[in-house]
Parts: sequence; structure tokens; C-alpha cells
Amino acid sequence: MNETKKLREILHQKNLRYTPQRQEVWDEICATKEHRDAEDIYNSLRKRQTNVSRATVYRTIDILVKNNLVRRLDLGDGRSRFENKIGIAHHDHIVCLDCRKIVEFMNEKIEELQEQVAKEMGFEIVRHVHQLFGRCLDEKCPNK
Amino acid sequence: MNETKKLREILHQKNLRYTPQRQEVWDEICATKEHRDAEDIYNSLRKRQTNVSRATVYRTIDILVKNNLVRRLDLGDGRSRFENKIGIAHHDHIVCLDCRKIVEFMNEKIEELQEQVAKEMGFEIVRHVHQLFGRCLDEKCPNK
DNA sequence: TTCACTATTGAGATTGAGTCTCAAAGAAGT
DNA sequence: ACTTCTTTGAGACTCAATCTCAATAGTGAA
Repeated sequence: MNETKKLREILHQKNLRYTPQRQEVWDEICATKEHRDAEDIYNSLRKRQTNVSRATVYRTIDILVKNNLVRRLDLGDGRSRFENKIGIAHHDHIVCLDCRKIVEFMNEKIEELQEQVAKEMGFEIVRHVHQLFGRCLDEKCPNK
Repeated sequence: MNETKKLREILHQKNLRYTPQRQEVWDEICATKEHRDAEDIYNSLRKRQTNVSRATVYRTIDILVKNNLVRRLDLGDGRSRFENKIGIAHHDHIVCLDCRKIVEFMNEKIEELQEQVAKEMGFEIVRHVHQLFGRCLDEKCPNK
């Protein structure tokens, strides 16, 4: 597995230890493309008999985020959500307020304008949060 | 005071009661243009001998937000911040990761593109969150 | 102005995500 | 194997925010 190698490499590079728990958390995050929260990841691990403590799940996620393997999302529901960043192009999110569906979008022009605005205001952007909240026009959505 | 009238009107319209506590909270929010959190507002009220309980502060802010008198901001520091919305033009925020300075920005073109993107994805935007996090180039900022 | 009907309030308990503590367990280089 | 230093787990703790419920107080009607 390509991702395994990547984790080992980064941990080594930062003088951190490669442990089975860290591998399990990383595997779990790589397993789906959902936008999952820490509790969710913790529960999945337990369900498949993988005993990693809650504290370790949180600590490992922090390491993954700091090393750009994972992106932390704050979709405004009071908890952090996470997505695998490896090999995934940058994007932002639209969230349906009725069905909580999350759709990804990316607009080159907005990205550029953002940079330009920041420069004008005397800032250098490190990261940004751009989320649209609204109502999807999907038939299955509890919406008229 | 214009704002007082506004509050009374909205409460009446929604069959909610006009109380001194609600007035105090609203006054406190109108008093500055800072991006303050609920605890901060609560403490200011206590300091000037205005006894409004913590629960009432939170409950009142919710009412103000729901009725568009106040905007709730999530600037990624684990608490909601609030700003008076009355007579204030729409804007988004840039936050300095070093000194936590908050600067407002507004770009018509980004707003348009946002609408366009949402439409393309089959959404109708209700609100959006757009924040840039980075480093300001201010001399006074603890930054090189 | 009093009444009756409800909404609101306050104090403190509770929730829930996330962090911290510290003794015991375990990587990794030698 | 040995040593060193990091990591782990269980549960205590933090902190913003919400909930509970008995006591209080707006508000419209009479």
C-alpha cells in the first residue's frame, strides 16, 4: 500500500515513531471518501476490534493534519471532520441545510481573487475556509 | 435609539416578549464593532451591574441571529463570535494566525462567482462562510 | 389595575468535543 | 538485549454551549 509507506516516511522524517495505532487510524481515514469526524473514526476502529484509545485517535489525527496527509474541515456543526488529502485536488464544500449532503466544488477564478484580495489587505494566505450553505434541488431531499 | 425600536418590533412580530434582559444584550452587542464571543458579552454585562444570566445571554443571541439582527461568525477558535448586522454591509474576514487580528473584506466578483458555482451544482445559497487565514505583514505583529 | 395565560428567567446540572495526566508499554538505534 | 525516549490508554478534566424546572414577569383582555 502506497499510503503506508507515506506514513512511515513522514513519521521517520519528523522523529516520530511508527506504531500500529497510527497505522490503523490512517488506514481508517483512507478507507472512505466521506467527511468523517473523530468520534466516527474511533467507533469504526472499535467495531473491527482494533483497540485504539480515543486520545490516540485525536492525537494521531493531529499529526496527520500537521503533516498534510489529512485536511480538517469545519462544516459548522460543532465538530471537526476529516478527509484524506493524498492525491486529492484542492476543493471547497457546499452543504445542504436540509439533508446535510456535502458536495465539493473548485473554482480557479475564486482562488485567484482570494489571493489578490489578501495581497491587497497586506496578508499572506496560509489556508482558507470557503463553504456555501443552502438548499439542494435534489428530489430526495426533504425540501419542496 | 433606532435599534431599540427594531428589537421591540421584531419580538412583537414573532410573539416573543420584550424584556429588559433582551434589551441589555442587544445594547451590548450594538456598543462595539468588535467580533466578540458570548462569554465576553456576558462578562461586560456583569461588569456594569447588569444581571443577565449566562443562559439568557445565549438564548437572546440565538434570537438575534435568527432574526438577522446579528451575524454568527465561526473564526475557527472553538467559539462563536458575533457582530451587529444592522446597517452593516456584507463582508467576509481575514484572520492573522500570529496576532489574531481580524480584517474585513468584500469582493463583488467572488460573491457573483459563488452564486454561479452554487447554481451549477444545483444549490440555492442561504449563507456562506469565507475566511482567509494567514499572516499579516504588519510590523507590530509577532512575525518576522 | 387586576387577572390569567404563557413566555422568560436564573442557578446550577448536564452535554459533548476535545485535551491532559501519568504510570505502564513499546519503538528504534546500538 | 539494552537503553533511551516516545507513545499509549483510562479516565479525569476543560470549556463552550444547552438543558431543567421552579420562580418570575410580560401582555392582552376585561
